[in-house]
Amino acid sequence: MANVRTRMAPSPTGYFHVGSARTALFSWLFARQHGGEFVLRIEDTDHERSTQASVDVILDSMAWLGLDYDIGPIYQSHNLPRHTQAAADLLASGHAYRCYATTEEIGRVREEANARGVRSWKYTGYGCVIDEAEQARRAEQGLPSVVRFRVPREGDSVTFTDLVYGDQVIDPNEIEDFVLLRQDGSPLYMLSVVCDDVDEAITHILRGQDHLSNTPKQVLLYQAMGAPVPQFAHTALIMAPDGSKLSKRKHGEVVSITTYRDKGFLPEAMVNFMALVGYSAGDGDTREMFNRAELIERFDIARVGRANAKFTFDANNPKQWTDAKAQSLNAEWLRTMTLEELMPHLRPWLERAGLWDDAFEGERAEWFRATIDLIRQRFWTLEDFVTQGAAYLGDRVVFDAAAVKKNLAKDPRLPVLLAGLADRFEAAEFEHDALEAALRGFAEEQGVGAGLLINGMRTALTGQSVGPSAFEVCVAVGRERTLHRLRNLPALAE
RNA sequence: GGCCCCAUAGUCCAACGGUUAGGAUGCAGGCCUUUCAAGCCUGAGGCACGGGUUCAACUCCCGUUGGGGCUACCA
Repeated sequence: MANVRTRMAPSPTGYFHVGSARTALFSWLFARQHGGEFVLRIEDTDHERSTQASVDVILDSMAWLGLDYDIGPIYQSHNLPRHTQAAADLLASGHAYRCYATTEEIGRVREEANARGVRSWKYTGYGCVIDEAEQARRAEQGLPSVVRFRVPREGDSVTFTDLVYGDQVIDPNEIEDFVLLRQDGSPLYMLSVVCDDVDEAITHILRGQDHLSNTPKQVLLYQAMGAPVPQFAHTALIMAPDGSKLSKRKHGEVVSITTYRDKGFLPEAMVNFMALVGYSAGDGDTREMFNRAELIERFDIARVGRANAKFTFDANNPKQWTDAKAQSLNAEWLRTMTLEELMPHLRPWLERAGLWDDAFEGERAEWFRATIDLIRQRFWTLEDFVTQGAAYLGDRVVFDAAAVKKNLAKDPRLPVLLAGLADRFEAAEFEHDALEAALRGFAEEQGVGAGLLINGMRTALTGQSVGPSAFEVCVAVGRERTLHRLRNLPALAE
């Protein structure tokens, strides 16, 4: 397909919605796989809500996800003169007209119609609210008016083919003569998007299914403007667990892309997850992990689902703050991506936590890589490296209360035993098998189970009750810190 | 209310006229073992309902029910 150009047109409302991010991803994938271009347009015409900070959230989110654009960001507010000019042109060509009926008058007529049992009343032009004479009188007086699009009522059905939902046929009588320009002369969304999409030569519009019903109006506008109608592809929506619309106001941080970044998600995992919601490669292929390049290669707009999907999360359970599958996918990416790919994501976290040491790239590089590779097997987010991981990478051990209770406070002999163990370790070669032999020998001498010492040691060294093999932990933590921590247990308050 | 869209396990996706309806996630159990939000194995759990069409329907058609969207001088 030649000259493909897609766009993402978010409005800066203070956060970047996961649903928007997903359609952005699909638009980006579509452009990339066709060798086309991807445009970012900021729909900032609502001055009340638009701020630079809001715009930055969008730009940062796009950058984090790795969705680069070839054109933009274009600010829709800059195109205002063009939009009003378009309305003037439509007025001149007879595709639009000034309407002097007030909102109140229209509302009244609408209610009366409903009361009379009219099934769906629509504003369809002069005469349906105020007659021609009244219209002319108000025009003469220079009373305020809006500009409405004249929906062709005699013509055929409005038709277009949606790449996801298929052929659409709409009776024009279902479409009201919608407003193009407000009383104050400012353009409305319906006019602005079409103008911009025409001017930017967008060939394929991928967007949320909530726009499907508006598309016929836009098709009419393209035709009236004498512009080619682009291809449309509407994608199903992401809903909340209860099936309602996923919104920041109702559902909080889980809807915002930056939350995932700030909670230690990998952008690769987030992209992968968003692609999996409402989409599948099919062909009986059960594989689920894909990087961006693979998605570009395999993505097929026709296979995007038509049914809304639900996010599963529980605001009251920290472990389920977002969709469980998203979390598990992130964990899988975390432990399977190459260390070279992981490091650029990890380093900023370590630096912010004061855990970074330049020696990690120098004389301690080998140890560092081995330790990261060891601990990431049980980690779920980048954040885990600076919480649980701190005991391995730095000198600070954060003790988990439950772990202390379970493994250290349960036996009053442990402080003495672990100190004794430290003496044995001091005399032993500091290496996995030798440490294990030393510990088992010591346990036997003392007449205690090896497990008591092993679990106590794990918590003494890491503050956790879970983790890698305890002797691997010793090696990772190193001789000095291991001996020190075994001899200096935390206060065992209970 | 009107118009439009959708409907496979709790959730996300496969199967598209003939399969014991498959995978992932989550859940339960087991193994490993010194631990586990790790790994391996096992298990429970689904075609919304009713009519057609057909030798045969998850798959096609119609209806019902349920869910969603749009219906603004919001985007």
